[in-house]
Amino acid sequence: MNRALKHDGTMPAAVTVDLVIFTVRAAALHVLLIERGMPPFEGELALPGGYVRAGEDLDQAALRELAEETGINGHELHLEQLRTFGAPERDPRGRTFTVAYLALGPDLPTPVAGTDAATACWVPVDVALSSELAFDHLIILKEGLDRARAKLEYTTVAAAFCRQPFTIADLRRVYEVIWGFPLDPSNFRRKVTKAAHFVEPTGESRTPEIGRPAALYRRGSAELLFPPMPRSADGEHEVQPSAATG
Amino acid sequence: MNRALKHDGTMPAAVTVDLVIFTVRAAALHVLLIERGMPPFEGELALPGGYVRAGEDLDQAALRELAEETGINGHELHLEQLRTFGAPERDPRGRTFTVAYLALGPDLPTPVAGTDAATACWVPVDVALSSELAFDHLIILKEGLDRARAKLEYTTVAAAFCRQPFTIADLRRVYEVIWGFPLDPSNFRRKVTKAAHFVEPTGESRTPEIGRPAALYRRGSAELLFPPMPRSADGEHEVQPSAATG
DNA sequence: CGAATAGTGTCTTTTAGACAATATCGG
DNA sequence: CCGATATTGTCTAAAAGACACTATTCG
Repeated sequence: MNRALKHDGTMPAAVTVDLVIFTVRAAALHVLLIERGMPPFEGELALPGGYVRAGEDLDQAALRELAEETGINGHELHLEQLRTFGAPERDPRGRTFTVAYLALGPDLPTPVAGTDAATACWVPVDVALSSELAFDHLIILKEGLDRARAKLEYTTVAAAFCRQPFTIADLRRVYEVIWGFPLDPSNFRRKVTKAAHFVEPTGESRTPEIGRPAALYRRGSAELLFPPMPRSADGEHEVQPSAATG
Repeated sequence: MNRALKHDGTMPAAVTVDLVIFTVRAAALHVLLIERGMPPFEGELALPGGYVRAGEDLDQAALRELAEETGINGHELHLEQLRTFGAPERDPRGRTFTVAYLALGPDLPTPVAGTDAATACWVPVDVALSSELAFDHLIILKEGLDRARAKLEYTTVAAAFCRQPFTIADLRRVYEVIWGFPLDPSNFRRKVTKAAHFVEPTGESRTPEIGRPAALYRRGSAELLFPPMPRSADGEHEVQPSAATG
């Protein structure tokens, strides 16, 4: 920790990216965690991530780690910066800043073994939230969850969780799983189909194993959702406990 | 740029914080800029900021720079992380990551000379946006403006621009200046006073030079604004051009 | 009183919330 | 037909937008 301070105030430090990767599978929100293979925190669960390399931009580093850990082409996912964490003692090896990213994607096949990813697996977030994670990764996970929940309200990112084409019910289940309470199917449909460029009908439909066929849609061009999707004024009917912000 | 990559992937890098400090004065949004006193970009305008020190957390560093540059106790301001910028060539001196912060405060007295702040001054944002700024600071400024505009919609941060106690009209003028178009005084009042814990009446009032006295309010406890303050569906009546996101 | 700013009331349109009713599939 | 899911329609309540009107100060 006590590295020398250069005359100009510069302090050598390491910079990493860590990824909160969410997906919806089996009617639950899951996060990708790895089991650390080396100290510190060897054997503990952690968010995937790694050092930013010399010629690399932050987004590039995040995309590279994504590919290495999950074998996934990150360009198909929603990826955004969450926040940077830099508490002096957060890494016992020395001063390390980590730029946390939030990645959202459709039900990703069980993470194929990439470089370090042999031990990567999808964990339901409610399980992950009551686990011990390495470093300050539990805080990061909580912030990622809060951010994802908030972004569903006023953006169209929910569609990032759906493989295209998708049905309105698919999209609704994303909201229900992430917010933790049911939404009225009728009102939800009206809302989503009337918002400009949230979803575009393909004209096709898909017949489920049982029940009436559902019309299929693709993502529209809109990034922002207007008017926003209201999350009930008083969050009284929450079903799963919320994560507090750090 | 071509510093050696250590065996473990660690790359020594410098980490700075840069501040986008907004205030409302003279019916216009202003940002604090400094004139750089040393290379690189000597003599050019830049956002205030500096290196994160050895034992320091990121928020601490931001608060310290705030105090040094403006002589202001940052605990009275709204302060939040914006995003971290780390393009490999963004600083000609070598690999440098900067954690950008957004600070919002009431009309701050003209920045008193602190440490480096002799050359600090408030610049109207529309002027700053059409200036050349050092490093990637123009991008950072644009993102700060976008963030501030967006946050007025669904949070109560607008009150951070008002010295307490304030009138409803004071608060409305914050929205008008930052969004760039007028709001209906009547509907604005109804909205703000009915939203839970946005503002709390003090019971006092303030008589302007001319006109009816206005009731005074303080900030309430709410951080989020529900329902949100709607920014017109189609942003047709914009008055000043918006900044594109980088 | 008139100018100027603050604050209230009201009417219409839009959106949200609850929920009944109908449609279309596989057995 | 029945069970299950999708989709449409309807009614009510809440919120937004437009704007007329009243209130209180100073000079």
